[in-house]
Amino acid sequence: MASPSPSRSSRASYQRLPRDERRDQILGVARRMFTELPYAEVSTAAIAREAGVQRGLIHYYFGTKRELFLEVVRGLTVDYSGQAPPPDARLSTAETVDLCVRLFLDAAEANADTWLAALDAEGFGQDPELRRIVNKTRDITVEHMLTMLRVPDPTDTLRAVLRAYSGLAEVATRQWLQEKTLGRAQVHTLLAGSLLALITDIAPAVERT
Amino acid sequence: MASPSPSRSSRASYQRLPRDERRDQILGVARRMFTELPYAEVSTAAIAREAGVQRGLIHYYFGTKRELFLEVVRGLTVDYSGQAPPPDARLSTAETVDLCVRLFLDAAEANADTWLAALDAEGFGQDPELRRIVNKTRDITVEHMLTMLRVPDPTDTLRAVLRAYSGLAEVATRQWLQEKTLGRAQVHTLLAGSLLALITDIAPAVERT
DNA sequence: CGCACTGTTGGCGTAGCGCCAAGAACGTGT
DNA sequence: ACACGTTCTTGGCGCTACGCCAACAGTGCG
Repeated sequence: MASPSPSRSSRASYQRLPRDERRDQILGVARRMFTELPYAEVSTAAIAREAGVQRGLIHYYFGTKRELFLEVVRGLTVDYSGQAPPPDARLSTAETVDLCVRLFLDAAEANADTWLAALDAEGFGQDPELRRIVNKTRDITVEHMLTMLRVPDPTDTLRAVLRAYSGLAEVATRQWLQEKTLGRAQVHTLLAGSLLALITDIAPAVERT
Repeated sequence: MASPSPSRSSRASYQRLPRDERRDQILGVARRMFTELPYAEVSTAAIAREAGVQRGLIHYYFGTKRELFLEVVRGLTVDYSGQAPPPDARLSTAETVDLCVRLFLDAAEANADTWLAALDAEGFGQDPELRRIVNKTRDITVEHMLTMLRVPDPTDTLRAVLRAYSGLAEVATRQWLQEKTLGRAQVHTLLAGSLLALITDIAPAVERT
């Protein structure tokens, strides 16, 4: 929209940017569009138009539309697993669970749009690469929980149980942020209660099975 | 693959079928292909080829490729919510929960492919129609559970909690059928224990929140 | 036996993506 | 200052796939 601003003499026919800068710019536009519309309804032409570049440039940076999309998803799924609070040995299990849930909900609330978009990207057909990304993210969350809860020697079974729990957490969060059928406090009660029951009672029972 | 079998005199250039028959045939082929490959990698041409018809016929019956896909998803998501066993007043809550989980797992195991495909179809971008279908299916499952458990007057909050539970069930089932990190008995313990805890303790607590 | 009805074909128009060669801005050495 | 090589950017070609539609063919009815 802005004029080319040719502060120098010759009027440049296009503006040349350093590699990372242009890349990030395109990625930002793509991110916004992919979180607003379904994959098929976002054309590379539209992305290029909004970014003010030619379509071919997208291929130059990302190869294919799908790879661009995957890059966007990768960006979406790393945000809310970054800051790990230090585990506190003085807290009881119930208190730790409560803290864990609060942090989780804080993160979800802070960037609700991104959160929901990331969940929606999940299950895009049978795409193995996409599944890998989502699983990896879920595993990071699980490890995160294990650390906070100071579980001595987590078994693979416990990890699987917690992965299932993350499924509960995702749908519950959606009930809150999207469907509005639950309030934040209610989701908190639900998630904290479930997690506590899982860790203290159910997971041990599953281990014994 | 079979020869046109022109039992009558004139060799027919194509075989004409009654509306529903042809429709179901195409739907069957589409169903198989969509459960094997991601949406974008299934072309209408491929579906038509495998069904032994011209591509245009698909449009005649279903309008667009997306509508065909949605029709397939609708078909996938009604199967395992059909047969509702009669609620038995003599069973305790724990026993009923156990039965409920067993039936669920039976259904999932019986058609594992279909089940997983249905879950994968979920979250296909932001498609509102697809989201509606999935939500509706989930709601049917929830009502199903409510009936079996003979809950007197289910509140919307309880429904939301059970919807979240279905998220847990989905991921847990996938841990069993797909990732193989849990056995059937373990998933059973997990789902039964969680559902019981949710109904007896957690859901009431959420109601009070 | 002709006639309307509808399942079915085959092809046209178009949109979108992958790719590539030429061109333009920029840094560098001379 | 000027040529040169590098890297970013453009513009367009080719192909695939989808939506659409007019014509055709099989089928039942009067």
